[in-house]
Amino acid sequence: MSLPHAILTALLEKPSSGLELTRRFDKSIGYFWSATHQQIYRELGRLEEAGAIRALPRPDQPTRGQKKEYEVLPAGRDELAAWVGRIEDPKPIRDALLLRLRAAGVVGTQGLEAEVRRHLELHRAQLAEYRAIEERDFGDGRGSEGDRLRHLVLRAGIDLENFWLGWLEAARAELADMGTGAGMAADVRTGPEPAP
Amino acid sequence: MSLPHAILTALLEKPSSGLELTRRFDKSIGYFWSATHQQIYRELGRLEEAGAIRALPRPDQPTRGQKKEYEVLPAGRDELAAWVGRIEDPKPIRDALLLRLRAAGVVGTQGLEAEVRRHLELHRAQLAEYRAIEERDFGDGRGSEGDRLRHLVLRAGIDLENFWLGWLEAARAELADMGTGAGMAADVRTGPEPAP
DNA sequence: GTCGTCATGTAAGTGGTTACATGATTGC
DNA sequence: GCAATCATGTAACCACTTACATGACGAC
Repeated sequence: MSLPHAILTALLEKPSSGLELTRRFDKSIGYFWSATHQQIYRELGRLEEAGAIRALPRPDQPTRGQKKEYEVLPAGRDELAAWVGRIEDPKPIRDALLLRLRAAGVVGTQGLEAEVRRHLELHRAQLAEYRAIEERDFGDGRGSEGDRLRHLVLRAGIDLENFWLGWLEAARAELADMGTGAGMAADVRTGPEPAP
Repeated sequence: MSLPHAILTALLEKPSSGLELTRRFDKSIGYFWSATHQQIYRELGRLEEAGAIRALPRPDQPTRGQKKEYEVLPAGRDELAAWVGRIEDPKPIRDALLLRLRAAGVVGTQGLEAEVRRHLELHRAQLAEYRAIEERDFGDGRGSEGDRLRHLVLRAGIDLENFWLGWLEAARAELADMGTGAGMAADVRTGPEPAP
């Protein structure tokens, strides 16, 4: 139940049309809550239905192909403010790469080291992107309260990428060590054991 | 498309029935890929259909209420081994708490500090649980290749919890600072600005 | 016999993803 | 005119969640 709140936040920061929202979700907010334009249009419809937002009045009547700007109504702002302090447990981790490491413990590490190296590169790039944003938007001293909170969120992204870089590097080293070491063959067989 | 692979991994580690799998998913594998029993039964059906696993033959015919053990077939093992090295990009972060921080930058931080403290406690507890498992399962020197990989995965869990503890502590401090400082009221209004 | 527990399953709803459809506007 | 682009939308599908149904079995 977070997408509507993400949209409300984005619309409060700046009233926008669906496509503009989609583009803004490709950066900033989308870095930690991504959404496609289909999701966004669907959700905009629901929010309007619920009276949380409204389309800015426009002289023309056709709907398709015509730009439609939305703004947040008081009810939407209240709902968002209430959500900020609501009790909601963190979701457990859900990461396919960790699962693959675990699977590799049973069926062998074939191809995993290359994939780990690839992820290392991707995370390095993401970290660089975050750092560039930090430089650009928060380079000088602290700004408004909103700025400080947004910076805090960006720091989470940066720290997370740093965590991944550290861990992936350790994983890479361990996999490399296994590749050259002994005792691997026993884990890599794919069929039933042949008679000795 | 990771749940079937999680199940294959679990079944290779030890052939089990649906409920046993569900219980095992509440620990170990479930720590980074959780699943309910409904998901697991459905997926077991699909995997059997696809010829990746089979139910161990049993003398009786009724299906409902009767325990049914599954084991992995060569096709399933091959698929899992191929998946381990497959190219698959990491999913971007999706975290509601970060979103709430961002929203707080627009509608005010009411109730957020308490929620951050609550999350701190939850992550502390999770970290303690991971550390206990590490002590119990990997306390002495390195074991088999599988053990080393499983330990690596557990380390990711531990490091992640440590990241959260550090970041949440910083967030808590920042929020506390805002609560006592000046310049907050301007961000907390919920209606249109009153005339001065 | 019925109550609690183990065990497997069905059904409905929600959120996210992928593919495609269609209208408006601008440049040429 | 027509191609490219902007913009909004529909449809189908899949994964996950929540609630409920039902059969088997042992304790009492």
